[in-house]
Amino acid sequence: MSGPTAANLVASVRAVLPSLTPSVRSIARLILDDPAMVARSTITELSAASGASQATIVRTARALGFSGYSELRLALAAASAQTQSQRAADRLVPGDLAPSDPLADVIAKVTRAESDAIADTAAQLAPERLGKVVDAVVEAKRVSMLGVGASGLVAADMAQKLMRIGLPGHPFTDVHLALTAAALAAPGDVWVAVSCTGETADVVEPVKTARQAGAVVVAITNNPRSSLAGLADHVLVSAGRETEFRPGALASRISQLLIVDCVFVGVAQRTFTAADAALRVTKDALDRYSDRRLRS
Amino acid sequence: MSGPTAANLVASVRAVLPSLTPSVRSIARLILDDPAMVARSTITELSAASGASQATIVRTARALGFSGYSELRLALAAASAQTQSQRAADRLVPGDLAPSDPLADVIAKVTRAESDAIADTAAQLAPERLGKVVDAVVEAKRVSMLGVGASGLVAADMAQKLMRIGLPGHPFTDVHLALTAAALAAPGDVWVAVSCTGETADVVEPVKTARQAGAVVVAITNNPRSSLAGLADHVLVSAGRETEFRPGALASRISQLLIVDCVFVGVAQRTFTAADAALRVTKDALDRYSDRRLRS
DNA sequence: ACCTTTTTGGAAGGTATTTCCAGGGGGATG
DNA sequence: CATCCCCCTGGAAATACCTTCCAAAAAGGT
Repeated sequence: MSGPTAANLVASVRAVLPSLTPSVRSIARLILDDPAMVARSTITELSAASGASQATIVRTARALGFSGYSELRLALAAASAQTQSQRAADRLVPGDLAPSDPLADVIAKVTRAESDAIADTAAQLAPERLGKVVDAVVEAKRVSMLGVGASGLVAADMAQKLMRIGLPGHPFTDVHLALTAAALAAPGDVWVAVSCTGETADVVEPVKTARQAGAVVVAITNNPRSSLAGLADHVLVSAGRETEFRPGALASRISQLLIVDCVFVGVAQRTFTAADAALRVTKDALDRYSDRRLRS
Repeated sequence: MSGPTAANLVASVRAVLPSLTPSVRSIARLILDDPAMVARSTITELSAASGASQATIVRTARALGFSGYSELRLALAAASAQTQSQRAADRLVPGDLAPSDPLADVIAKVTRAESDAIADTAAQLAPERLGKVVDAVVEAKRVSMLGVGASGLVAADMAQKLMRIGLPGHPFTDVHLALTAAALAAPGDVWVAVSCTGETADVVEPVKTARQAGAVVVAITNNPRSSLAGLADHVLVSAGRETEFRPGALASRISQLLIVDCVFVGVAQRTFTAADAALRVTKDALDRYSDRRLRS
């Protein structure tokens, strides 16, 4: 039934863009370029304007999570009204980074990209879905994090945070170790896999293994249609727009961290007494360590 | 053709209300009472729900200044989305996290904290100062990153990024290794030290050593008055408000990453040809690796 | 080069919207 | 008080729009 709501529509269109077929993608691009124009068009007009058949347009609407073009059009009208009202507020320069931009522009654009990524991700993050992930982590016997490259740092970050509230887990950044651990997974284990594309073989393979062994799998990825998302029990989607000088990669990592932070806070809440005590204890330990160091 | 726009729709409906015929007015009332519901309904459903004929509904739309029901419905969707977004914005409490907050609030507050942190940091980030850091990194013979705990991940992140554009450096997260390397530092080396408090002994000590050995020191810290900041040649200040349930720690890490990203993009720009080529080469290597993996 | 799978456009079918028309009620006038 | 006129209203036909189905074309693998 009803797909993405107005707030996150543009972001989620961007998210599924890579997984679309060419002609469907061309329609999706049109939607991204000028949502208001599409909202004003009937399917017949849009078909004429884009050169694609009406059937293809209906497929696009379906791919975006709507029941048909009518629904998409309504959502688009809502979305464009919303963004229009926001446009006035921030007329900051959007756009890509050029090699010749002065540093002030670099700061502005990177900031903008990361800020947008956070907003988009938050808009897409359904509390119910987050709740299920929190439940899974809280009830897990063991939690393992998995990610390679830049995503490895996100996995490590989550592991650090969980450790601070007394839920130790291991962050795997190495296929071989991960596969070994995954093979030994048992029901009650949770694996949190981080991959921007959702297709990184070094992440997907251990996840398959862990799943077969009975573990619950949580995916944090930009691509909700990816192999990783398909394998996972719970999927949390991070947003990030690809741009020329690749602040895309920068932004998507920030998105992933936001998700990790939300999961962390959720888990900390659920286990409040224990978590609060653990935070205090760990902080004290660090403070005492610092004192000793400073005195010496 | 197009009648009242989203902004003044409700007001103008109210204005023409007295001049409408009874059955038309009953439809207009429905619109005022629950615009969102009307936006969701087809003319058939609305007719059934209100008891009025479809023709009457079309007349209502005309009376309100639209060309027909379709247009009215679109405008209604837009209008209700706008008011909804306004409600959401108003309800965005800036406060702290309480252990009892529902997950939706957790998301809102964490998002808000991180978003603010990014904005604050960007505002404090002077382009000239950033420029000096970029210069130092570009001209460095070697770049070493240093950070322990959560800041260690930031250091690792920076190292990863620099490596991708062909400027390998080592991220130290261990006092002993760091001290060893720092003792062997030479003029022309750059040390980037990350510490939220700026007082972490495990970071300050190696920095002292590196300085004595002639290295240029860059500090990324929340506290511009800290020991670390005092020791450094260049200080980049990250922002992050401390709040009760400690999303402060979350936010300050995001700030640090923003700074790293800006430095990275700045360096990449300055070494554009080399950096671009390096990014391409590293990406190709990863792609070829993925292909091999997928095929097997 | 052939076969399978996926993607696409065309046309039929169904639903929603619009237009047209006739019935009905209220008020004014003779 | 009766009659006429005008406007309101609902039903049904006509139209436009959206959706579904099927076959052709293209892509990818063997």
